[in-house]
Amino acid sequence: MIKKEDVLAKLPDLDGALSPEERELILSKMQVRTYRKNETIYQEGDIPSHLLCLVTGKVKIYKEGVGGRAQIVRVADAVEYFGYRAAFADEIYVTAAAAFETSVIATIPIGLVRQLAMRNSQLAWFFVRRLAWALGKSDARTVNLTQKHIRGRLAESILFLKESYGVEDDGRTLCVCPSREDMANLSNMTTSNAIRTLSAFVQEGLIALDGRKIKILDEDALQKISRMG
Amino acid sequence: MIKKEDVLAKLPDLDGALSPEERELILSKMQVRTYRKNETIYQEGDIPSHLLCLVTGKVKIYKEGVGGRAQIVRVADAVEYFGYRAAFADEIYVTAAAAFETSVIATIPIGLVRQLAMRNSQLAWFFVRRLAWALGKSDARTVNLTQKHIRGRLAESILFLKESYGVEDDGRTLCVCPSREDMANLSNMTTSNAIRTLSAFVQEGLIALDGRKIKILDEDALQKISRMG
DNA sequence: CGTTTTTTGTGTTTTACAGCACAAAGTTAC
DNA sequence: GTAACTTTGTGCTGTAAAACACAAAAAACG
Repeated sequence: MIKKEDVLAKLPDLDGALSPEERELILSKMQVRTYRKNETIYQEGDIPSHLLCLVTGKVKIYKEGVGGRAQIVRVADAVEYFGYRAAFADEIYVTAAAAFETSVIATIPIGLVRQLAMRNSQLAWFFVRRLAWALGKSDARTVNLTQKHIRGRLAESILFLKESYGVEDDGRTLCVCPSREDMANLSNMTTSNAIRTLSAFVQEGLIALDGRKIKILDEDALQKISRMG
Repeated sequence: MIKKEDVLAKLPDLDGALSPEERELILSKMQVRTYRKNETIYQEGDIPSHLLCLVTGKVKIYKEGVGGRAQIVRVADAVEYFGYRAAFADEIYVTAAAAFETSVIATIPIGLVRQLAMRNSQLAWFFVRRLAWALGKSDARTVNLTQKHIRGRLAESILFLKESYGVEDDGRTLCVCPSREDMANLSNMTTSNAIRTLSAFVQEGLIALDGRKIKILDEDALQKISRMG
């Protein structure tokens, strides 16, 4: 059983924005839940009710597009807040979220967060910074996904996963093990093409594959392919 | 000559966040400049130094992609703040901005804005809401541009321009007159294909063209094409 | 344990769209 | 007014990547 106190200890301190009383208040309202691999956390159209904090695990945020094809627009790594964008914009969720792997998530009523942020400018500024950062990434992603060719997009996704989730002790194997379909949904291509292009990268000695494990062998070359499109 | 006082009167009041003293301070530091049609306002790589407020005119925010092809990621209409994302994320600009048409822009040193926002939670919250809204739009845009077919993307751009800039008194003619290249850069396609597909829409009675003026004749059909991809 | 379902992998076909070439119309410059 | 340049418009060709089809391997399940 996960204790809420243990979770709170792990929470990023929101730039030290919270007073002891505010921390106490949040703790009293916080709930914790575990999601299994591939379990949905929220769906497009849901009404956002909580600020979510990924305590352990990995999460993908995606959008269903034309013909049921999903596009992963963002990912979250522990320990990180997510799921607040829609609430702050007074919208329903326009994305969905699911667990890449077993994940523990703490939830805080979004109304409480909004209340605190309206009075605590440091807290509000924490979200300004995070949103501004995410918007820049999203803009870059739009152009990368639309203008690069298939090899460039896949190379970019591999580097994106390295940047987002890091690598194991060997310094080259990605910490995350996405299915081929996940790779396709990251890279805006069909699963067949993700498989094919991954194979091509193996042939060319850029990466090594062991099931879903991806080991980066020639990062410079991947960077180059990603840049060239 | 444009008087600063006249401009300040027009500024959106940032959700009424500013005290009289804060308004006064901003006024004293504010500068006003006019940009001609297609003039660059800031470029990718520039260091953001000011919060920009579009007082009159229309602005496109875009990103140069592979092979010099530009993608318009956002637009601004009067009266609206823009150009703050990079500064708030502590980044250099990753986009560029240019005037669609002659535009008057007020500038406020971004350091001052940040200073005020760090203390004034209402001001910070104003930016939280705007950034959250923009991020949702950007995510939606990513999927629309990547997954829809060429007709769907162009239909969407036409509707996007209507939503962003509105229509003239006839209720159907777009207020903005983008070049064919602009239409292509909005819709992620080549200029040739933008021209071709616009012609097709005219043939099908969906729109009417008069030079760069676009009149929407069958909005429902455009919506349908946009949705279907 | 064998059966069913999902995921991975590969070959083939089809097509949407970029890329090019070039003409006409419109705009700017001198 | 005419020359130079830009924007718009159209046809043709090539190709990147989707769509489809199916086999093999792996995982889930009763």
